[in-house]
Amino acid sequence: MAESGASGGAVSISEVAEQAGVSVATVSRVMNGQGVVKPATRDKVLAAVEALGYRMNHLARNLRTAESRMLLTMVPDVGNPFYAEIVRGIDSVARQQGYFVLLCDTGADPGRERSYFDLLRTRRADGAICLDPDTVQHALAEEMNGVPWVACCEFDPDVAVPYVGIDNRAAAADAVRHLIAQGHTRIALINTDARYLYARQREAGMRDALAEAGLTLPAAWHVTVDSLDFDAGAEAARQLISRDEAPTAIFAVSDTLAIGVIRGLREARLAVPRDVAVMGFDDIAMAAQIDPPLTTIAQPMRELGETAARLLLQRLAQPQLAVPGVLLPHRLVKRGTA
Amino acid sequence: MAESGASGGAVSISEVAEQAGVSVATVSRVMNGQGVVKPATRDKVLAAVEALGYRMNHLARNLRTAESRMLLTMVPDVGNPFYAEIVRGIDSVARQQGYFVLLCDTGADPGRERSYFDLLRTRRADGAICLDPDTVQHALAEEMNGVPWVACCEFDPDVAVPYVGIDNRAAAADAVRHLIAQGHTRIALINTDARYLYARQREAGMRDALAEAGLTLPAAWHVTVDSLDFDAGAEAARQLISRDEAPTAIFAVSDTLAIGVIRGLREARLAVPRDVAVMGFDDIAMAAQIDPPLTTIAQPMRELGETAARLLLQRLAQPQLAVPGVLLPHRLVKRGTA
DNA sequence: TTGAAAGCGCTAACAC
DNA sequence: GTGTTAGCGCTTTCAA
Repeated sequence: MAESGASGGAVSISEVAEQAGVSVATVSRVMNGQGVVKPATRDKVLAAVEALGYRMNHLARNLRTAESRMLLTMVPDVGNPFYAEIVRGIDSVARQQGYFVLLCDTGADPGRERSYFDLLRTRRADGAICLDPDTVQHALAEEMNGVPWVACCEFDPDVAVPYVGIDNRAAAADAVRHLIAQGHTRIALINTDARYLYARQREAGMRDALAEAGLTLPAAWHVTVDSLDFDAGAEAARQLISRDEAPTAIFAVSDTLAIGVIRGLREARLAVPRDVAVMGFDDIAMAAQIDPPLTTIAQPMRELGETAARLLLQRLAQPQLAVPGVLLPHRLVKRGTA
Repeated sequence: MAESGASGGAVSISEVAEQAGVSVATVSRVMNGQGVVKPATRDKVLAAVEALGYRMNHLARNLRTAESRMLLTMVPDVGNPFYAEIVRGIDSVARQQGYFVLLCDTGADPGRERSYFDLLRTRRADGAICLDPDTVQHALAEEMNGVPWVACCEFDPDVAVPYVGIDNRAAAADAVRHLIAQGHTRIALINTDARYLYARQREAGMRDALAEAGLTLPAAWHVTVDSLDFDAGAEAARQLISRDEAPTAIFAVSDTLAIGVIRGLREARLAVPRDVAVMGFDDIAMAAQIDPPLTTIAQPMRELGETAARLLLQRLAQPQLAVPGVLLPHRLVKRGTA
């Protein structure tokens, strides 16, 4: 129904007003449920809206109200299941509050990130949630000051921006303690890019746990990869097992890496966890599917996203209010690999 | 560096004009590189822009030009790696053409889809790419007629909308022929929701291949699941192996399902492919990581996305031009499970 | 080559 | 309760 006015182009508010025999102000009032309108008038307007198939032009409304009802979400990699789950969390609270989310893949590239951030200054988005490395956040923080944004997972404590994340250092320490409790003393680390806060923090946590047990992390057991994909993990595993003295356990800072590690090990005819134990981080859905299922640290991804969105919405509502940083709990999930 | 005007709020074009001692029209011209402006004037304007830190308000521009430079992408599930890869393809060509993509998770729910589609009619997006079930596309096609959109993966040949996809029927037939070539005669199907075109087509393809070999698909070997997640696959596998006469091979219409199947089989102490062979569909990155690696049909996900975006852009550029449907090639990837 | 002015479709004072 | 009107920040004729 209601497709009559579709001939020319979009129906505007004034056409509705004319059809209903009222002013545009009245139409606006009923469309927004604001102000008082006599029921009879309201019905006339609604009838006209229906008859013409009127849809409000939000571009115009937003120009007037100076808001776009769009929330920008910048992630380093939309294909990574870890981020995908966070995005879902963000989306659910945003939509519930009448916002749409504009999802952008930055590839952790400051240039791309800057161009997306520009959406805020050009009024196409009201606020942003940034999941990019804290180092790139830091670089942009100064010029982005004044625009409403929050940090998720990655955050720079020195930048006065609301954030939500987990205690990566404590979580990594828990992970490594678990390995140690299984009797391992030769534990390797596969880490990413030190541009990421989590990478630095998880390494620190690992060293904490190692130190408690009087252990160390020799350079030979410390490999750094520049991507989180499966192949990077497999390649790192190959390197590790070719060392003179090979580790008996590997802690990978992400599940995707850990899953690649397991494949690499398998291709080298090494059994997990018998020959080498593997510990991941994140607890993506896939972790429970592989054989043996991956032992890992679970992050509350959904809540991370929900909280980030709430923080941002709160900041938009009360820009001057100081919003606290929040740390959510992690959890060790013991499965078959360690 | 250009952060002076940041005090109050955004700098507007008229402030730039004043600062440069020219009219707003001139500022507009230099901002858009249109019309001829004397180099000296242009420099004055640019200097003012720089000094004030001016960023154009796209909301206003878009209201004027009646375009938003946003492309809506509706997917049934952003968390599914298959869609994630397609989205990347879309994003890459969109960004290259100066468009942003608004990614929306519909959950294959017509209501949600309708509300997103509304972004088009309210001018917050210029066009849409829809990956939802062809049946929900069909339901909406009538009321969405007139708005520019294209279909990706799922499409209804009866709806005159440009589309890109693969030949699901031929691909599924290839998959099943492979199983038959391995000597299997008791082949089960795990399918989704018949709302999806691909589900119906893949089943038809399977029946084609079966018929060629004088085989059939008994009801007992045909299970339908209502989600594509791992657990659904595992549960379906459990059902299948509890049949009086259990199948020796399983064709799952998606890799995620197939991976769940393998886990289900493993939990039941059945070896893959020795006890039962498994064939997936899609070739998501994860397929190569599991043990044994998944044999599957590869879809050109990236190209699917890129093509969809190009089709849409083309349609936006020339609305009246008839855009053809395009079918991309698939490929059988033989690995360890069949 | 540049400027003045008329809107794009809507909201929000302010009148009546 | 409802209407009039002045913009929101920009683009785009049309004149000069």
